[in-house]
Parts: sequence; structure tokens; C-alpha cells
Amino acid sequence: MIETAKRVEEMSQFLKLLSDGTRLEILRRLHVREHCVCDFVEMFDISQPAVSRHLKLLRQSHLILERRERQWIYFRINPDHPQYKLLLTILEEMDTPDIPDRSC
Amino acid sequence: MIETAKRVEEMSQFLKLLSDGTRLEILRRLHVREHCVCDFVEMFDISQPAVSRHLKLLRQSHLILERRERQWIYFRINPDHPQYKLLLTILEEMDTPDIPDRSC
DNA sequence: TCGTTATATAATAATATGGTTATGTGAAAA
DNA sequence: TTTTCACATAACCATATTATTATATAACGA
Repeated sequence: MIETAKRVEEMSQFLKLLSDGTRLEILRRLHVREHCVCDFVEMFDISQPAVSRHLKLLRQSHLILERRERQWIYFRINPDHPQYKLLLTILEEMDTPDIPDRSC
Repeated sequence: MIETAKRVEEMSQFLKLLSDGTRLEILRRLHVREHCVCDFVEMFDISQPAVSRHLKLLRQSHLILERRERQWIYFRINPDHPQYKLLLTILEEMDTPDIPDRSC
């Protein structure tokens, strides 16, 4: 099925975007609140252009949105992204310690 | 937080595993039923060693289990994998056409 | 206007990924 | 026992990914 193949390809591309520790951490932070580029430059042990590149990838796929305020550019998660719900599931999964079973 | 960083790293590694179209399709098929290597060799337009390599990655991360029967090796999804539930969410997401809204 | 700050882009390099062909291995079949 | 079939592994190669440094740009402040 061509249709299914397309969905598989799209999903694998989406997951590739999330399959980097830096980008996942960026999204985790943006899930809490807006951040500017400089926040992330401080946060990570990589160069500013490296941070900029990660943000570009996330922006190009419309997973995050930007807003300019004075000399800063603020990023936030795009809640209208087709895979927004799945993104939340993944982000919340990371915050939830996997306690095997507490149903007692 | 060191603990959180570890969870982010683990999640990004898990997603990296799923971020390949061939592997995602393999998992999609295994979600339906067991398959041997030869099934996948027929299915995809890549060499047998390439298929074997994808299966090895999935096996090494314990995402799939194998069972030998005569000369064939059958693979199945490991329901005890820590991220099994998330895997199902992703697989089902691909099968569900995203109808924007039909709540009327 | 000029310097500074915040961010983006270009060029480049190291490493990772995913493919190929050639070959090895273990089980079944002749 | 020899051959064949199903699969794994090794060696190698092309491309993708992710980092770096150098440089450009846009907005602000003096």
C-alpha cells in the first residue's frame, strides 16, 4: 500500500527529529515554557551555531514556532503540529519514572 | 539533573532505533504476526545482509525476540520491553488516518 | 553612527548510518 | 558426507549527521 508506506516514511522522519538528545531536551524545556536561543546556548555544552542548527531543524519541520522580541528570538512548541499529541506522550513518558506496578 | 539526562538519552536512543523506515515497517509487520528473516528479504528492496543488520539492531535492544524453528528464525515483538506501550502507540498512530475532526 | 549583543549561515571535518559484496555457519536434505 | 538453504558476519563504501570555527546580519544602546 502506497498510502501506508508514506505514513511510515513520515513517521520515521518525525522520530528521527526526536532521536537526538539535544533536540529532545530542547523540546522538554519548551514543553515547560518559552525559551530564547541564549537559554539553550547556556544550557548545553555545544557551540551557539550547533544550538542554532538544532532549532532550525525543529523549526523547519514546524514542530516549534518562533517569536521575535527585541533582540531575542523566543521559541515554543507548535500545538497544531500533526504529531503534537504523540510528542506530548513521548515528553511525558520521559518525566514519568517507570514504576512497574502500584495498583494495590 | 543526572537522572533526567539519562532518561532523555535512553529515549533518544530508543527513538533512533525507530527512526528508520525499514525498521519501522518491520515492527509494523511484527505487530500483526511473527515473521522470519526471509519474509522481510522478500518484502524490502534491500539485500539479505541489510535486513539482517536491521533485525540485529532491533534484537540487541531487546525490542524483538527470536525463536528458531528448523532452518528458520522467527521474530516477534517483545511485550516486556520497557517502551512497549510507547511502541504500540507509535505503530497504531501510523495505522490511524488522521481525520481532523469528525465529532459531529 | 558605532560597538555590542543575539542569532544565522557557510565551510569544513569527524563520526554515524545504512547500503553493498564476499564469506562463514548451522540445520536440513540428498 | 556433501550440498543446499536460511541467516549472520566482515570488509568496505557512500551519504547523512553533528560538531567546529569563521563570518554575516539584525536589533539595540551609547
